[in-house]
Amino acid sequence: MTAISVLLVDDHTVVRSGLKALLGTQADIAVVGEASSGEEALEAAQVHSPAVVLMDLAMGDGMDGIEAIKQLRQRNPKQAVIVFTTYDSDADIVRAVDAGAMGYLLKDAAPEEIFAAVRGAVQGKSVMSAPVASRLFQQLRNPDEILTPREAELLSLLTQGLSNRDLGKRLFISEATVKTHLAHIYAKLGVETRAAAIATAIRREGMR
Amino acid sequence: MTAISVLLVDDHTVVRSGLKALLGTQADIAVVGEASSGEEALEAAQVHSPAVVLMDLAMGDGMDGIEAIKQLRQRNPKQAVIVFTTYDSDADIVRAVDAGAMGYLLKDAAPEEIFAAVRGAVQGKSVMSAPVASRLFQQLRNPDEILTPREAELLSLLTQGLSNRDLGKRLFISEATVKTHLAHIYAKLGVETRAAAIATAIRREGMR
DNA sequence: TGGTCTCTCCACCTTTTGGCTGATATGGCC
DNA sequence: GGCCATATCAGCCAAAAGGTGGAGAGACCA
Repeated sequence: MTAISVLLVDDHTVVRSGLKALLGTQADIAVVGEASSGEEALEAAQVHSPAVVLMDLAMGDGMDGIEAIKQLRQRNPKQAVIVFTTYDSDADIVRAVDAGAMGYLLKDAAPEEIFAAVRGAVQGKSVMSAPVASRLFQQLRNPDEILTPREAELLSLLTQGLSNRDLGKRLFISEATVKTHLAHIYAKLGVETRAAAIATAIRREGMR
Repeated sequence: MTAISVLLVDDHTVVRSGLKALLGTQADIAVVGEASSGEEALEAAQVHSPAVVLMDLAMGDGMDGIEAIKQLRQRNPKQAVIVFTTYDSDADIVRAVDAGAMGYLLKDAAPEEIFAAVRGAVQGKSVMSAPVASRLFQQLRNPDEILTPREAELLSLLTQGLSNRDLGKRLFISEATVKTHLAHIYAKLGVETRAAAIATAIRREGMR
């Protein structure tokens, strides 16, 4: 049996090193490459053709994790991408799943959880950390509060402090559309102002 | 020469594993113990008497990093504590230094930086990541950016998502005064809108 | 005593945001 | 084909926020 080939993508050397050490203890898993940015990840995926990509969502400058997932999935749909990140932000989860992620692990996951996720991913199984799963579950019960991918994207930018005009420019849509999305977001979050939305989003969603 | 004994404190198994792997490559550094919480850290420090403690500030439930640093320093002032965390929040830096931390590293630090910090710490040298240092330096040079008590109070309420009217009611001042304070706050934070001020405040000051 | 800081307040004006009622296009689903 | 969710856009109006340029009172300090 061939070992499952894994590509690690994280801008923290320490985390890559830790994953390599942990995964190295498993005979059926082999780390074949590392990358510290979205761009590097795409290159490394070309070179190594890993079966599984373990990727952090937050990566300093340049391409973010979501975009990297999209492009990876586009180039090679057979490759399974597992998100491995610090926060269980609602928005990130939705966007990551939308982009094609097979699993969603938090960095405080136990080693066994990580192994299980990697093994599951190659079999098409979706594995996620308990807090992430319960969050999704809770959302399923309150469908009215689920943000669409686009809304989540907008909310994420909103928490950067952008104005409606800037949001429009950034997303290539008109200011009118921005306002429409915002109105929907406010309703779903149960707030009335942009300030409250930002406060709620950052505290509740773990956005930073 | 005896190797420098190090205790790792982080609630993420992956990070501990990574640090152990990286530090293990250095002949003069030896990891003598691990802990995943503040409480465990105190126990482990008693047992192993490490020369250096590498500690994350954010640790799930229970005692937080700052409190753990204080107690460690109190019990054994010779022990050097280096903060190893993800965020360079102004508030955290000040509090950590205040609690007696010898160094402040970010998790995206290069391995060499980590080694240097550990070696420096036992010699009484204080080492911090470049972004952290520049932040502290900037604050020292620009006392103009320090908020007055009243402004800080207002900013704190602002991050709750209140409107100007609500802020006025809450603080028993007119809306005009609220606007004056806000203008000053924006200038000091270097932002132009309330949205950006909220985002900056929550992220930078650790207000949550 | 004079200067500086802080906190308070006002008026006027522009820009931004939010609330409302629409509309069109697309794609998935039954 | 019809239904629904999503994403896009418009116009109008009221409310909120922001910019400018003041000003007075009290505290503190040199």
